[in-house]
Amino acid sequence: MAMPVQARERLLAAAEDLFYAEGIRAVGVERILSVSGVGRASFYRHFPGKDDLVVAVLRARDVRWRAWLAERVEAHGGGPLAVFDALAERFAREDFRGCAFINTMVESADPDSAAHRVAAEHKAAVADYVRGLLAGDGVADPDALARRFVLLMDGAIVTALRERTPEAAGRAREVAEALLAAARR
Amino acid sequence: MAMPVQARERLLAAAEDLFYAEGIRAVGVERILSVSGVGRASFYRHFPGKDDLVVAVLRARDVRWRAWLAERVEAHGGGPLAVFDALAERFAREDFRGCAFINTMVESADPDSAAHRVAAEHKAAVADYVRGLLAGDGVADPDALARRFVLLMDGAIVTALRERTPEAAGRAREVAEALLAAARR
DNA sequence: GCAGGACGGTACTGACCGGTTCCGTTTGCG
DNA sequence: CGCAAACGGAACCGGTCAGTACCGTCCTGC
Repeated sequence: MAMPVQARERLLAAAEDLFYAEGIRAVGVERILSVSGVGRASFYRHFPGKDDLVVAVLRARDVRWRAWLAERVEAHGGGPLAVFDALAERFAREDFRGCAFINTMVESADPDSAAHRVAAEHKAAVADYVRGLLAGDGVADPDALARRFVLLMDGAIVTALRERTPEAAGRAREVAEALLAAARR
Repeated sequence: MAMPVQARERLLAAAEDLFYAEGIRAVGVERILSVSGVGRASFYRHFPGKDDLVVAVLRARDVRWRAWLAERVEAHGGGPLAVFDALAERFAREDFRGCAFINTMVESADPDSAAHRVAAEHKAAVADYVRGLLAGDGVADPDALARRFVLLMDGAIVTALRERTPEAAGRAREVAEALLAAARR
């Protein structure tokens, strides 16, 4: 009974969950197949190899994650500081295990690997989005401030992963508030 | 010809380099043996298994890293902000590949694993050290400020790994300067 | 109703993993 | 000198890895 839903979509969904929860290298193709219910041959019909699946997963996650961020920022008032409120929501989730893209850069040591590059692009896109928020807020140098905001976001993510509590988001937000107030003065 | 230097020391040195450069999971026991020149049997005479070697490597690195930090902070004037000058030195090194302990927490997904716990303890020890620097500087709430400093340090490390430039250290230092000035006011 | 494409299941390959065992040699110490 | 501990090297184990090949089946469109 071949299922109506495309095997490709199930592969991406299962792989994303497993990669995030346990790490890319820790998850074998076998696991992805059994969780997704996709046959081995079908997998290699859709993807040349595991590496390509990894890239596809990251690209999809990048798009979805940024859409989620924009939606949550809007729900929290739309200001630049709302990114930290959105992060706090993420940190509180039971399955939170850091940033999938940071994790990917750590795991794929080679900075020239495709996975590493996709992860770097994601962070650049997030920085772009934050810069837009700051520019809309009328700060003097939105570019420089955005870089500091992203540094605070990454610091909060790593800290939350270590402390296993959403508190780090508030800590980063307070620092960002001070930066924002100083930039507006 | 059994070498005079203990096999254990060579194993720790080789494993530390390889783990940091390529990741713990990516490095097999075979590689560690060939690089260190230690025989397979000798390895298992010194360590029950690879996991125990990992823990021993992390413990040794923790001690050495914090000693290095204290030394560099002293060389940079001994103030709390000097931690970011020390980080800048690290980031500029060609073999820089982030924080070994953050990387370990990312790689060993299970937060109850021994490696994960050692990594968390390292960060706590660093926070303690920073707190001491801040207390010596006479700030009002050294504990809260130390937590923010460590968040900035971790953010800078991740950012430096991504951007492949030491610039993030200066960025974090500027933010820390503002926090310190506000705390002293 | 029939053909073709997408599919799941299984068996297999060669490479590598962590770990065990045995053996011959070297070294330091009494 | 002689012995015991520490050592390096190599063969080997079961398990898992990514990737390939083949087969029978289901669903769709004609």
